[in-house]
Amino acid sequence: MMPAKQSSPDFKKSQFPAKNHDHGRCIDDAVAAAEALCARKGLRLTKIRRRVLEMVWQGHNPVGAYELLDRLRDEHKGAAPPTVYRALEFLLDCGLIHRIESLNAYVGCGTPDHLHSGQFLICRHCKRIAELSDDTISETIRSRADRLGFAVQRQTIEILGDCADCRRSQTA
Amino acid sequence: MMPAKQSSPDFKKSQFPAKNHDHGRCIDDAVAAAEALCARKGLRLTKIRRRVLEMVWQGHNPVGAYELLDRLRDEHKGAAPPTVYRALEFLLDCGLIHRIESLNAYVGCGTPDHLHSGQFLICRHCKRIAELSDDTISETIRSRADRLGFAVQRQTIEILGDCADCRRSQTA
DNA sequence: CGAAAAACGTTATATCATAACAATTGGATT
DNA sequence: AATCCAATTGTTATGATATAACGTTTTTCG
Repeated sequence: MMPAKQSSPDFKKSQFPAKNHDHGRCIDDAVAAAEALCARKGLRLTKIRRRVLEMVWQGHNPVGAYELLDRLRDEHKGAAPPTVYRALEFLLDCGLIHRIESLNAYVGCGTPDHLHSGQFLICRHCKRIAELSDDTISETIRSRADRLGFAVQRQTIEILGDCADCRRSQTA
Repeated sequence: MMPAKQSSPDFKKSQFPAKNHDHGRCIDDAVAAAEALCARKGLRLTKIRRRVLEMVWQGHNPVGAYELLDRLRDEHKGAAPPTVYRALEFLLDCGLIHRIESLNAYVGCGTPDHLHSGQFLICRHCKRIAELSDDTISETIRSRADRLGFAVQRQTIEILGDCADCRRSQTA
C-alpha cells in the first residue's frame, strides 16, 4: 500500500484536515463539485464566482470578505465590495460555501450536494474549521424545538475550542 | 386561585414569553438578579450599565448596539459608541446578557447565575427569542467533539424559524 | 438578430465595532 | 478630610463588514 497523501473522503466529513494532506486536491475537488452542481441546476459559475470559490478554498480557515477582495484585486482590476459580496451570496445560495456567523467569515463546503446548515468546530489557535454533519445533534434540536411548536428553518451551530493538534503542541 | 399575569419561572427557561405576561416584572427581576450577582462578585453595576441592561430587557427581542445607543442618548448627553459597547462587554462578561452572533444583537439572559453559552430559538417573524438550556444538546456536541480530540470552549447555537404564535397567525 | 434577463461596474453610504488617550469618579488608605 | 490608585467614562477618530442604487455589459433564448 502507498502511504500516500491523505485525501480520503472521511476527513472532509468529520475531521480536521491532516497536516500534510494534498490541498491542491481539495481545491480541485471543490471546483469540480461546484461545476457539476451548477451544470445540474442550470446555474452559472462565472469566472469571478469560480475564482472566489477557489480563494475561499485556499485554506481550511474561514476567510473574510475583504481579504477575498484584496486577493481578487490583484488579478481583477475593477473589483469592489459588491463584486465579492455578490459572488459570496451566489455561492452561499448554492450551498458551495458556508458563512461562519461568529467570525463574519466564509468557508468552503465539502459536501455541497444537499443544502444544509453546517455544524462547525473552530480552533481558537490554528483557526482551522471542521464541518460536522451529525444528525443526532440536528435532530435533537429539531425535536426540542418541535415540542415548543417552533418550526426550525435554519440551525447555526459554531463550536469554538482547541483542536487535537493544537492541544498536543501546547502541552509540548 | 388568581388567574394572574404569567411570571412563572418555567417560561424563562424554555419557552417564548406569553403574549400578556407581566413584562415590567421581567425587567425588575433581571435588574434585581444583576444587582445580586454583582454584589456577590464585587462588580460594579454602574448607572450606565444598569440602564443598558434595562434597555436590553425592554423586550424579548434582540437589540442592536446602535439602537441602544440611540435610546441612551435620549437621556444621557455624552453617549457614544464606546459607551454602549463597554456596557455590553461588562454585561456579557458577567453573563447578564448574551450576544446573538447571527444578528449582531444582544438579548437579556434570564438565568445569569451560572455562566453558559446559550441556545436560542429566534422567530423570523416576531423576532422574539427563547433561550433553551438543553443539556442533551450541549452534551451531544461535547461528546462528538471529544471523539475528535476537540476541547469545546464555547458553543454558539442559534436556531432560526417560526414560533408557535406566528405559525398560528399565518395560517389564520 | 433583438429583446429580456442576468451579471457586473461604480459610487456612495449604511451598519457594526474598536483604538487611543484624556478626564473624571469611586472607594480604599492614611 | 486629603490623597492616591484603579476603574470608569468622555471624546475623537477610524477600522471592519455589508448593502443601496443605478448604469453598463454580457449572456441567453425566442
